[in-house]
Amino acid sequence: MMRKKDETKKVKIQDATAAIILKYGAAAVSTIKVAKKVGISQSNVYLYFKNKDDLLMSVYQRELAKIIATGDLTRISDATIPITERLRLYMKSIYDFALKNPESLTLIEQIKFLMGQSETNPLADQLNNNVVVSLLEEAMAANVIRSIPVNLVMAMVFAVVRADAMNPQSAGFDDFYHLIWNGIRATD
Amino acid sequence: MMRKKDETKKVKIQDATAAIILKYGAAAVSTIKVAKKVGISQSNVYLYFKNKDDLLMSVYQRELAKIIATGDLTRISDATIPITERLRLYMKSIYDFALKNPESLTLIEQIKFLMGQSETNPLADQLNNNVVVSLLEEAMAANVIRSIPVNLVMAMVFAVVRADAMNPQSAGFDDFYHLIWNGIRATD
Amino acid sequence: MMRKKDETKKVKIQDATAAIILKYGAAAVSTIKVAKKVGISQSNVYLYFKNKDDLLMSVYQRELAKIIATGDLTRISDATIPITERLRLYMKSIYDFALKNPESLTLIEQIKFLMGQSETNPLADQLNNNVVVSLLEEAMAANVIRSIPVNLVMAMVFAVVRADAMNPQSAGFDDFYHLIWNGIRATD
Amino acid sequence: MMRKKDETKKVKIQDATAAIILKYGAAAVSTIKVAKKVGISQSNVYLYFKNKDDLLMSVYQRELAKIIATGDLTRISDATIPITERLRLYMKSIYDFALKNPESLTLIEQIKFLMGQSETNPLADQLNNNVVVSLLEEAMAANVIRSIPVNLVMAMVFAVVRADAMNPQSAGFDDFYHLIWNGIRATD
DNA sequence: TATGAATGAGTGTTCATTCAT
DNA sequence: AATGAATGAACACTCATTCAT
Repeated sequence: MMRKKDETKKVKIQDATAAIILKYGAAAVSTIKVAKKVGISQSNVYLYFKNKDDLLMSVYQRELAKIIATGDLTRISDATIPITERLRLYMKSIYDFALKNPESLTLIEQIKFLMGQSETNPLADQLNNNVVVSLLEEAMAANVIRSIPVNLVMAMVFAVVRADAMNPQSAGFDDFYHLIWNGIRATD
Repeated sequence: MMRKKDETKKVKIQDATAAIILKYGAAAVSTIKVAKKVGISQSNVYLYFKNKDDLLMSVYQRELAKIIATGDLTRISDATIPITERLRLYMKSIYDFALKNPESLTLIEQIKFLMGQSETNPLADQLNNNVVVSLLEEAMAANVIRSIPVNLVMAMVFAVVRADAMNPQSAGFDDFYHLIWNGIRATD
Repeated sequence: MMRKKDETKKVKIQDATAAIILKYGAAAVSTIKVAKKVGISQSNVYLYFKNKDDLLMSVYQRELAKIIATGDLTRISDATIPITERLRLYMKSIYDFALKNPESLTLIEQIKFLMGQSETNPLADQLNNNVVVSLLEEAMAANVIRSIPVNLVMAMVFAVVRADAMNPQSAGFDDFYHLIWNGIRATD
Repeated sequence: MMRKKDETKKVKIQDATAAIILKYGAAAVSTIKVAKKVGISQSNVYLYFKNKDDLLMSVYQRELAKIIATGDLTRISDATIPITERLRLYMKSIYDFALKNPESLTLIEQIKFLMGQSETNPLADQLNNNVVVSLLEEAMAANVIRSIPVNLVMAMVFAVVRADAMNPQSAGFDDFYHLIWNGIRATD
């Protein structure tokens, strides 16, 4: 009960932070503005977050969690499904997520940008998700896709999906999939 | 290599700015830090640049100019050369540049990002260069590459090249080219 | 007399501002100097005032309120009192106030002047008080005083009272009243 | 010849200063802006004026000189002319000047405001002109006007003339004269 | 749990003034 | 006579963070 109240407030603070980022960019976030937006006192923020960095990181993690929650991870790592199918599944889930949650992508990008430079960069990019990395490595081993650095593939997927989601009219999943798949598939 | 005696003060300031961006990110740039790095007084910066924005823009333009200078634009728009060849040329020049000047890419990305948030965004993205856009559109019209939003293609090229250049060991141009080309080429 | 222990911080800041204006003029007011005078940190000023303008305006309003509080406005607009009597009342209250609070006049004049130049001039001159304007207009309509632009009359009253108050030895109310009254009264 | 050139430049600087004051107020004057307006280098200003204060003072004096030059001083102090006539002459010349040179009044007021506070106030107000003071004192001695502090009279004259000149439609000299004259004349 | 008060450091920017050329 | 370069001080304002209550 007491717990519930806290969580609400914490979430409100995160929401306000996210709203500011989306509207003015991550560099515009300040505890003052956040507090004002939530309607609490500035110092109150420090009850829920150790730092401004802590706050930003939490928002970052929250969005990341959304992505991970979206993908049907069980099926992606289900060995009984053919690997090409699973690759398609992976891309479909990313694509769907991006179209439905373009703001998540923006938030992640923004916060990454701002914190990326901080000398103490505690940003373990969980996008480089074990599941996905394993999937790609498995596909390469099976010679289903060409042997390319995994991060290259992921950068491509991410960049294209972002460009597509940000565009007023998206290109459609098939176009997206074609672009990626034909780029990485093993040519016989 | 850098910082020769005969460098003019303006260049020194730009260099210092670039160095800060590369080390701590564009958000960390401040006239104070720049001045301190150059060893001049803060107000001196305003003798050479109207604004902090002006300073950042000038660094941005400087890097952009390097890219443009690198690419063999005349050949890319030379109609006597087959279009597939010209596409390859375009990608080769981007690839080569990225490998040789990975910092340029970072600088451009950083400054673009930072100024992108500014409400008055005077950033005419000259990367979305007429030449390149024309090339891609021509290729689509000729059904050499698939009909995809131009910005999607460019986002992909840029992302992949960046990911590659940032990697300690690059994948090599052929892998890069293959990735892009097979993604966008028209399938018969 | 001033600066009692129980004065709230806000008042202390206003007092310091007023003191600076009186000693060095409104143009010399800076948040730094004010803070130093009060013995607080500069940023503390912004806890009590949104702006430097806000601070100045508040000092202005404070003095204005003193004037308004002094004048017996109810009697000045009391129609049962003969109009010549009410004109005399008006001038008496201004005169008395000026003699007792010469600093108020200086403060008002100074701040008015300074903010008058600011492009965003939020100065609704409440001295050009409806009550007084109405009184003068009524007197003109009744042909008790000559028909002259109201602002001319008020400028005259204000200038003379100020000159008198600033003088080491004042001329006395009767002289002041005579000067004004014979100037503006309708001649038969 | 060489001299001529200098004088031109000096005047140009004064003109630019005056223009800035009239447009943005005396507080907005800076050697930078002045120099830019004239089209010379900032440091050049210091060849013609010791200080910024010196510059402002010189503009002030220039306007003051205009006023003095306007009044027909010889006639005002000509004992063969009746004193009431000379008082009228004095007021007429002030009135005419104000109507023709409202900017002069503004300049004087502005600079006086700005420099008035400076601790070292070298402002010997030459408006308190011997001639005028003598005239008023003579008139008082002759019981032509009432015995009032001279500075009170002058403040009144100046305030009214200024209010009138600043007004879009002036009240006319007769109204002005009446206002003053009936205020100060000796009543029998 | 929550707040109000406080602050020191930092930000971009302007300015008067000096000096070597 | 004129300039370009330079600077230190000042300015308004914002911010992250702390602390006593």
